[in-house]
Amino acid sequence: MFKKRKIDLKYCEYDLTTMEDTRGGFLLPQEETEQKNEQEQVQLVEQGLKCQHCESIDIDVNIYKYYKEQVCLNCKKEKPELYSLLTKTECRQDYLLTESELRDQKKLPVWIKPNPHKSTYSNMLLYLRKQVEQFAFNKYGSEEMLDKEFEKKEKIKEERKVKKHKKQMNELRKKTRTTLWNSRQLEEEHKHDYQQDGDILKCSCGLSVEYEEF
Amino acid sequence: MFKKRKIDLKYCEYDLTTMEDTRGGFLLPQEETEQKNEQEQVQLVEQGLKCQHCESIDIDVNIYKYYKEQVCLNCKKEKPELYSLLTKTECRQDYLLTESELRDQKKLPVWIKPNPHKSTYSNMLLYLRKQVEQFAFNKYGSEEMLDKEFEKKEKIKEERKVKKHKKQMNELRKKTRTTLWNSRQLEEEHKHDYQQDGDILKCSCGLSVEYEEF
DNA sequence: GCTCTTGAAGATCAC
DNA sequence: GTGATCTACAAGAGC
Ligand SMILES: [Zn+2]
Ligand SMILES: [Zn+2]
Repeated sequence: MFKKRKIDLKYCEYDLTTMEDTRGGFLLPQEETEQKNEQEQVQLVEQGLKCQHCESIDIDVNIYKYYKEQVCLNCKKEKPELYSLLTKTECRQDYLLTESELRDQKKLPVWIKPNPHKSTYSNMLLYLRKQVEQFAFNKYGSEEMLDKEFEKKEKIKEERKVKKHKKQMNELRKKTRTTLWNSRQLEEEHKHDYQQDGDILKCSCGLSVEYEEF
Repeated sequence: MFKKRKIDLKYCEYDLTTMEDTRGGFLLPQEETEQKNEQEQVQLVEQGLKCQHCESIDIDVNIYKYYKEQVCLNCKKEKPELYSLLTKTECRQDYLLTESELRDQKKLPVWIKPNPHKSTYSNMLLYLRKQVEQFAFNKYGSEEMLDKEFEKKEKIKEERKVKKHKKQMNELRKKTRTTLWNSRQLEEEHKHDYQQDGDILKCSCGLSVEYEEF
């Protein structure tokens, strides 16, 4: 019915560590990054870090660097339900997290990247599904509770649309009615039925005038 | 469970027409009003207005004057589910009408009276239950739909309370945790893990500093 | 009892 | 994809 929390690998970065390239000399910015990643990879191996699922030492540099999760490249690919990345907007929409929860890096680590749509747009904020789910399930009590909330919000959203439509229809009808009413005013004069409200006199026709004490 | 749309005669004005008094001369403000009402009552009789329920000519002056409903004093008392008056606040709470709907006198006639709680407070706005119900039932589709909406809002209100409580508990826990964390900082220095976001460098500890290009 | 202020939440749109 | 802006709505304090 609706695309809810679908696992999507759009923003899982290309696996840089499989690329073959070790030449020195001048490097383009991206190549610099690759080299840096490679260095960090070596460091992680030297630290003796192992994947929490399969004990491989082929730790994913970025997942460890930004989210402090030890997982190998293989397990990362095998378990997108844990290690795929979500944009901030997706976190809001799919996991019903708020702006302030997402803003606080102490609650949820974030990987800040240039916006892929246009480089001049605001940076893209990426979160790790595993951490987002843990946070959201805890916030709503359980996955089932989150699902309930989600469906409820969908309903509300739909109702709002219907309501808005209905209101617009009424506005329109009112306008035509008002036009008719105005033309009738030309024939029979309207008698104002003022009521005092503070310093204002109000008529049911909508007119209100200031009240002067004598 | 909750006091919903209970019929309440708090603001049904005292029945002025049964009071015996016809003396002339100087009148106190309230007595003036009574006399005026009496004159208007006579006028209504002369116009040949009759109660829409029992054909009596003993029309309630104020109900006719402010709400344009022809009803006798007796029927008014007999049918509080139609002719009792509601304050604006009650209309909002019991019939889920909005500020803007209630403000517009063309939608719902209103009788403006001094505030009974304190004369310096804002005027009290009284609406006729019959008209309010018609408007609200129409707005929500039916009385049953309105009831549904009402219960839904009650639930939401309750949930908000729970949520607020839970949040406050979390805030408290966080504070104690932060205090512990801060004391640990005295022992082992925190290494900032800055990420660039626009012209700002942000660390996951919350610190952010401006970025200077070199 | 009413209104004003404040705040969280949804929808839109330019970047 | 994001953040700023606008809107409607709810809760609280003061009048
Ligand atoms: Zn592994
Ligand atoms: Zn009658």
